Amino acid sequence: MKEIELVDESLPRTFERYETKFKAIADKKRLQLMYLLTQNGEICVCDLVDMMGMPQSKLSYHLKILLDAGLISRETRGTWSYYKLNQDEVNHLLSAELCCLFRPSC
Amino acid sequence: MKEIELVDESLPRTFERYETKFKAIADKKRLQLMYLLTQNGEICVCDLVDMMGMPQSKLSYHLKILLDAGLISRETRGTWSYYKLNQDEVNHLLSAELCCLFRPSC
DNA sequence: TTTATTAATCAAGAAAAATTGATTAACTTG
DNA sequence: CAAGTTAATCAATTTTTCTTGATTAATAAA
Repeated sequence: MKEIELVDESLPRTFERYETKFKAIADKKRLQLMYLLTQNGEICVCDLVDMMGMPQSKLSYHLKILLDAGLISRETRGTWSYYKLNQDEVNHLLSAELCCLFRPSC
Repeated sequence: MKEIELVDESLPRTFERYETKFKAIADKKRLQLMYLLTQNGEICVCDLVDMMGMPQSKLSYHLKILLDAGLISRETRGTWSYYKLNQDEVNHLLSAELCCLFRPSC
């Protein structure tokens, strides 16, 4: 027999899911990264190192956090890794006003 | 390799401002707090202690983070402190879908 | 006044997240 | 094949955030 899932039981899970996503964007460097991906479309790590002015290992660390939260996605071609913003995910998370900051057309 | 992309001079400030706000909501306990304030309107700290099941000093710490980020507001009456959600701020920050989670009518 | 209550703040320690340089693995080129 | 490039991962340290119990200030009640 399947129990009806109570609201109280699912909410903590919902909060945990959003905690991860908000933690990912709760950093000015990562917000800047997302902005660069918005403005430039797909960017490879080698270019992001120069654009962000940070060491490669540090950049990889921050990209991983955004990637794990589902806010960006990666595509590897040869030895290069290209990252791009996950627009849908951003739209589901942020206000229209804020989404605009992460949308090339605005 | 592309040229180094310069970031607009006002953007870093924008990112810092949002960093504070997102850090505030990037915690499941604080999300739960916001949810309780949504559902119950104004709540005093003494009641929140029981509702959240956490020690008073810990609760005050988390309330302060939300307060400093402008996501909630406080009104003191006598020895009691009453907190409520800052609906406008939430609306400017989160998606309609997420705002709904923090709106009693949804 | 004295005592009790409420809630903010403090200080110390614990836990989590960020930074750094080095290493590794995968792929490309000579 | 060897040498060079790209980017992820690792390990050690630093920094930040969280937790805890105690203290404090303000108000209320006896």
